Amino acid sequence: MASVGSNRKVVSKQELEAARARFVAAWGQMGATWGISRTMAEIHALLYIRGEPLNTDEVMEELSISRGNASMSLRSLVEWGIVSRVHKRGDRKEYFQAEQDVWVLCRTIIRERLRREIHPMMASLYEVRDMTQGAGEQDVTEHNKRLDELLELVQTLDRLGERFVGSDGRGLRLAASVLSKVP
Amino acid sequence: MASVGSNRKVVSKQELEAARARFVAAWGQMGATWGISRTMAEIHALLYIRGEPLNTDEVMEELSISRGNASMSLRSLVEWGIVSRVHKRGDRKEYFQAEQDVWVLCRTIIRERLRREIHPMMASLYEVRDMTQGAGEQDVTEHNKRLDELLELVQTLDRLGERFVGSDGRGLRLAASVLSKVP
DNA sequence: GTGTATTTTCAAATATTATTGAAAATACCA
DNA sequence: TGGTATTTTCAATAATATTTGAAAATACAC
Repeated sequence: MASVGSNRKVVSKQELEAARARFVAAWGQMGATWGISRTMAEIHALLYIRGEPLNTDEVMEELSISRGNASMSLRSLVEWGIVSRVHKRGDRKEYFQAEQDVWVLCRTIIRERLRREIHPMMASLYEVRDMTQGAGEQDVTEHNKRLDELLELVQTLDRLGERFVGSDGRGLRLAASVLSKVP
Repeated sequence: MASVGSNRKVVSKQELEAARARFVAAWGQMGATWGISRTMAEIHALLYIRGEPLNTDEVMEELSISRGNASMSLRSLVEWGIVSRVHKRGDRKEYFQAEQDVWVLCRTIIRERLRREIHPMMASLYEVRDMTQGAGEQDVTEHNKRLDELLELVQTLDRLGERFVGSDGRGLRLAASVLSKVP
């Protein structure tokens, strides 16, 4: 048999760069269709795939974006909790690194979307329901039924999300167990 | 005890209208933060909460939107599979009605998002992975590891979605069973 | 404190997306 | 077939979201 280690593919710096760029583009595209700005998703992708902390200038350079844009987008990512600031001793610049555990990333995103979007929407739906609750007219009764069914769906999804997000790594085990049953 | 049926709240036509309008606004708002246009979500909300088929003119009137906008948005909703065209005999106008089963609605949305957004993105990620696979350099190996972990996450979510969407009403039972365990 | 590096802010510019409205196309009837 | 109702299309417009760039603010060293 030939030696095992010798026929490994060689990937040049340029090729690695190209792969990174394609990944950044794909992830940015995806973010754009899910309600976050393309740039934010691209910055996140860049920080994730590079693995190491980058400073604002490096992000600006890599993605050809302005300082203001980089600053605001990085702040947003930090507020979402999926990027954190890190300091390097001997360097006055601020560095940013992306969460490297993809399950933590996923849980964080779900937790934030529940908190920012789902819960306020549920509050609105409850308010709407209160506007007509208890009335006996035929059309109002049917209206209420439709609202209640939607609310029940949203509640279930919310509880699923909370369950998934729930502390420790149970979210992962949960998903795995769900997938293992009757495959 | 007082009679049970007599103290029902009375809800006027105006109040029902107001509740509908608030629902439409809330649902439209929600859609906007999840990557579908506000108008599309509002039309869907209107059709859902009204429960009965409406024609283009009624939709235009209720939401104060142009004929072109109504036409295109309704077409999109039909393409998504959450609104269907219905014909009323003796009426040349075309009517539209929203899916009334919220679980069918939910499954349809998930199915479409998997098909339109997640699967193409997964294809891109596989392509990116192929660009550097098998290389032995330290930085490339780490890059590949990050990509693979992300791919594994996306695959799991995809399988969860497919499972949820899977024919018959198992999605519902699945969610309920997940929630019933260790509450 | 001063001076310099770095970050943040935000009004203005740009790019993107959504909407209109009217012409063209289509559907239907007699 | 012609005539009318209805729907669709799409270039032009409007509305929205994003991005820039430079001034202001902040942080830090000395």
